[in-house]
Amino acid sequence: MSEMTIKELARICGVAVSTVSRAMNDRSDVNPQTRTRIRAAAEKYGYVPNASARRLKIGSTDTIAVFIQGEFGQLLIEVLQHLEVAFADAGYDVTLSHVADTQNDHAGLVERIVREGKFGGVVFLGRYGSADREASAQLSRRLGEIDVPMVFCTTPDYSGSAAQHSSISVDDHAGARDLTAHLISRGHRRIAFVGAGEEPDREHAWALRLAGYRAALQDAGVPFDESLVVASVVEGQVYTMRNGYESTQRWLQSGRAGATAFFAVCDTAAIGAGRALIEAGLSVPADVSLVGFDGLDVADYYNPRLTTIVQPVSEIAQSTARVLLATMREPARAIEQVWVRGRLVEGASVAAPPAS
Amino acid sequence: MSEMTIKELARICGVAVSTVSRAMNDRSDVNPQTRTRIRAAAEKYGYVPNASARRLKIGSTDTIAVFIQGEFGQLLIEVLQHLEVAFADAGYDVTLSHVADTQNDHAGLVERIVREGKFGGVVFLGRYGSADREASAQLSRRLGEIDVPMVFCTTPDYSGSAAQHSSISVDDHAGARDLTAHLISRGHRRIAFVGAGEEPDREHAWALRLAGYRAALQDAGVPFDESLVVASVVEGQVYTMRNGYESTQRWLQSGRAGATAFFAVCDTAAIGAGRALIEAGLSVPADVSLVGFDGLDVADYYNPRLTTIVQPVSEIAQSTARVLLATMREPARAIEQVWVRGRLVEGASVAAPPAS
DNA sequence: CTGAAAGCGCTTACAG
DNA sequence: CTGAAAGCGCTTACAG
Repeated sequence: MSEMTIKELARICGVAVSTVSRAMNDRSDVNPQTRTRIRAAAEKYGYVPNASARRLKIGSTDTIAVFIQGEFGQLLIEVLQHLEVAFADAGYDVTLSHVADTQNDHAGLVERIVREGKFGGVVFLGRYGSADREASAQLSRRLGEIDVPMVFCTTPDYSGSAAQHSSISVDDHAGARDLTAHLISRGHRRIAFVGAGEEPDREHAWALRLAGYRAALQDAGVPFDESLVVASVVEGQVYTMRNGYESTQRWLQSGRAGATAFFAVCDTAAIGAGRALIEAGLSVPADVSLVGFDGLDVADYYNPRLTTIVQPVSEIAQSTARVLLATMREPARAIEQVWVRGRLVEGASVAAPPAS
Repeated sequence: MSEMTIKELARICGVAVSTVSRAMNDRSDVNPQTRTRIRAAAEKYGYVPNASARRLKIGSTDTIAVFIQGEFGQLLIEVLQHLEVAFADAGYDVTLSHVADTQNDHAGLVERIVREGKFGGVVFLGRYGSADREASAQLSRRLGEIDVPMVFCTTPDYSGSAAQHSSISVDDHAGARDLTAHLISRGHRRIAFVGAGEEPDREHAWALRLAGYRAALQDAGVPFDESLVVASVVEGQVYTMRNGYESTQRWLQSGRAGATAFFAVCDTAAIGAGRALIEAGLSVPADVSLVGFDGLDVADYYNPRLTTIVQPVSEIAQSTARVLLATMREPARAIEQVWVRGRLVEGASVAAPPAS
């Protein structure tokens, strides 16, 4: 079944191609009857306008591109689903590109797709850029030169002091501070932080959460102990169960014990850490407390239920859509950095430290 | 920064547009020096060929479209990531469209995108179609009329007796049979199956797994007991923790006890079921055994480690790429139904039934 | 309200 | 190896 063109449909309907075009695009300047007749014929013969030709003429499209780079977990999926709804409500399609971190020159690839694509707007979801801070900032600047509205979602703009783009994130710092304060209020003083990355990159979620943890310690007058920071051992996969597990395991094996609570960088890492604790013969929360971050389903169904910070994914997605759509309407619009406050939800994974 | 066109670049380089086109497309019939010079200029001025114009001329593309409809969990993400690698190796980009089940006329939407898209090939990942069996079969037939190679991945073709498309799945039936046989070998006779859907649709994963479960019972001479089938209570979300939890909870509350083991339709449902069991005061595996299906990370890190069937996601993705690429080369190629055998992995969630 | 015509930015025979 | 020209299928002023 070969594809039908506007020309053939025009001939069938006995009208000009311009009339078909108008009918298909719901222009007001078509006779309603003509419009109905043409659309019926389109339906009958399975005519679908060629999107490439349309795009070539129009120059831009009703499509929002969402880029996810590297790690791609449940949290991003949930945000993505809310983004789809929010943009659909505004009449936009959403297309997703996942670019593997391992892909050669992934930064160049992203840039190429954005330039080629003629998208109405672009969302960068999750982290982007490379581990190299300067390279990331450079990518951000290069993206800024492309004439397409874009926002960063669940990640701040890494371009440094002079932000190039709007961004919407959970308030990692405040959430981590709340969570740590919660542990302190239960009597904990020796709290390990699981999943610190290695790059000196202040804007990563783990770094912001680590900073919030330190702020809470300071608030309470608890001295910060470097030896309680559990470094990530699985490269490029900070936010995974495997990293939570292997990092905690290595830390425990190196004899650095003495923590009464573990704050993992995210829920999945917490579950991994939980396995390492169990294998070390420790019971949660009787022997040690454990908290995560993100508020995924898995935190709620894990045994024991995980105390965590729930990210307001729907709100994050809606803000993202709002800011991007506003930027599309008004490209000169000011950059906006939105930080959405997460909500502490208590599970059953925190208890007072054992009397010992 | 306005976008540069082939015409401008040609003028800058002092050559014809056709020469630029040849240089950018790596044709053999260009002077290597000219080619180098043009590509350097393209790099310098940030020239990127307009994908829409290119597509309009070429008629098809180096892009594979992956469609995910409805539920979109960790398993599909893993398969997706492997698909991206497999297609990238063959020189194809991958673009993902997620179509919500709730979206109005999602079947029509999919059809429209496929027709419009001029994709090199299409992968349907996860289930597709609607709960209505006949509607699904009809969609499959309509898709078959579109002149684009397509395959179904992790789902069979629903079009009924005369399959229209190739498909690659784990062998749900065999896996469920193995898993059930495993439980029987540990002494279980009263095994509940958690997560049966409501549609009379034999090809759904849950239905195939339920059939495998029944086959194993029959193999062992254990009578099938309808009251041990735990129906899904969360509509349209069979494979979620929430459905595993609520379905099991409702089943337990309705007084239908007596099961010594629970076979959940997938790992996430198993974790949900696990919470319902815990809340009912039952301990896994001391009081009841619990198994899942899929082999997600979460099964491995759950407490207790979940016995499950691990889907060979890499193999499934590679077969999918192989079959689709072959179909693209040879459109008249025969339909192929591939069933990949999963691997039973023992965790710590199965024990002999309590002596009682 | 409708039609004839130009042109979006490419690729590809065709001619040299 | 290179260039001039046609044309992919649309949309949109422009003229009626």
